[in-house]
Amino acid sequence: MNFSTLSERQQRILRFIYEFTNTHHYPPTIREIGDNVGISSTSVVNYNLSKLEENELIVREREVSRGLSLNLERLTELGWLPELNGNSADRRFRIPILGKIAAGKPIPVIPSEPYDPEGWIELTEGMLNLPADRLFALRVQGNSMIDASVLDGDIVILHAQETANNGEMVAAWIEDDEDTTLKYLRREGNMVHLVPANPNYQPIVRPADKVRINGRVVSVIRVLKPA
Amino acid sequence: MNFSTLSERQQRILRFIYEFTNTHHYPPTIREIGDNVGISSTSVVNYNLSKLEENELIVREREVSRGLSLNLERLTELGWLPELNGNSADRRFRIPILGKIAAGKPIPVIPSEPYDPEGWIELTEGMLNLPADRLFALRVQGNSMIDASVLDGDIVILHAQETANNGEMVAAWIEDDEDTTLKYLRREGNMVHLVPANPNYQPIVRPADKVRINGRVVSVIRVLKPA
DNA sequence: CTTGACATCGCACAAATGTTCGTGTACTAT
DNA sequence: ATAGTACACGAACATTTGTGCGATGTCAAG
Repeated sequence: MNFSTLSERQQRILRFIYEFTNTHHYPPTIREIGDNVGISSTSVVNYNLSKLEENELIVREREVSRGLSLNLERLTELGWLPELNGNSADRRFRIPILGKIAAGKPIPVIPSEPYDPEGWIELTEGMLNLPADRLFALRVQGNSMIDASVLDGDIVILHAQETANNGEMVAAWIEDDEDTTLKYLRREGNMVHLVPANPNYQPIVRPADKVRINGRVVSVIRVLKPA
Repeated sequence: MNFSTLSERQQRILRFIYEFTNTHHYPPTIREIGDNVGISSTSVVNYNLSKLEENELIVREREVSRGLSLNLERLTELGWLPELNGNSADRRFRIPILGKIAAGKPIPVIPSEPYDPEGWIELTEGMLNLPADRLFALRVQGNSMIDASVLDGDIVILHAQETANNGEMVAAWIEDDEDTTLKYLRREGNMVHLVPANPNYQPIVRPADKVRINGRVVSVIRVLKPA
């Protein structure tokens, strides 16, 4: 048995099953295969699946919905799988979500080390145009920036930097309070104003040497739950 | 959330799903779960599955046979899967940014095909817990949802679906206007209200059959420029 | 030209499977 | 008691989904 034995359609079916299963965590139905491979008739899909089964490339369970799976072992032997994995090497990077902000937890300075992050997000390079190794993320707690459309629970991505321009949103460490918060930055003379985007909160004003900027917010991400 | 929160039955269900999936390479049906966990009624299984879903321990696809899978990432976090093969968390997916919304452009229905997207974003699976191939993204144009903290220029990630619950933010196609907009959904009788989150704009009210939902907003992403 | 294997199509059908609904029981809080 | 909540049951129902069958087109062998 050889892959050249397989028809174009059968190869596409294999490929589709692989991708579908990877994304859904369950196998596709005959109709889903048909739709995505360009076969209008379920019987034709079934026919081709039988062929694939004969070649032991897939395993089928009769009369079971979605009762099929790839024979990964066999496929690997035949050198088919590697071919699939080597895709898309577009530069992407992973950003760790380090913890929460605005609640008053210190955050590690530059987190190249795993800090038991609660997760991470991954972006393509083009989106932010910033060096990936200087980025980190925090989950926002509280409503102090609600007028800047940053909500409780949002994730902010920050670019680790010690300075920032007026008007930029930053995460800053306030020495006296032993606290890190998310605020707009404004410098006036020798004083630093950390101003919230919520009229209910007061700006924090401190001498410049008592405030340390951890990073500048470069992105905000929110995940909505179904209603 | 804690495992002690779970009833005996729910824990057994989890365990069964895990074992079944491992041996069969596809997830069990409601009835299969019931049989093996000792529940005679499908609705009871369904009930418990819903509970598990609320706790984000599993992911379910509505109206899809065997449409469930364990949230391995979450389970690992909770220390339930001590011996896991390592990188379940490695799964990442790319979401195409298809175009703009609220400006009045029709958007392609389900973009499995490359549509020359202006870019894409990539997320870890655990973040959204939705099938990657049903997700797409749009860039928001205009301020109609500003009170929902969705700004002009933001990127919204949508889950392609034809229906949605009241109160969810959706992208909807309005037949008469030949227009697609981003609004909150509210159904009242036979009418569909598409209500903006901005007092300056009026809700759009149409007969249900004149409105087609393209997808539900599951995430919002904003990229900030330096000041 | 005929024959027959091969691949395809569309459709109808039945089995598999998720969803919904009315009901019941136990336990808790008021 | 009374109301409320969480959990459970079973049956009816609506979709989803696999299977079977007749018909069509292609192509190489006889």
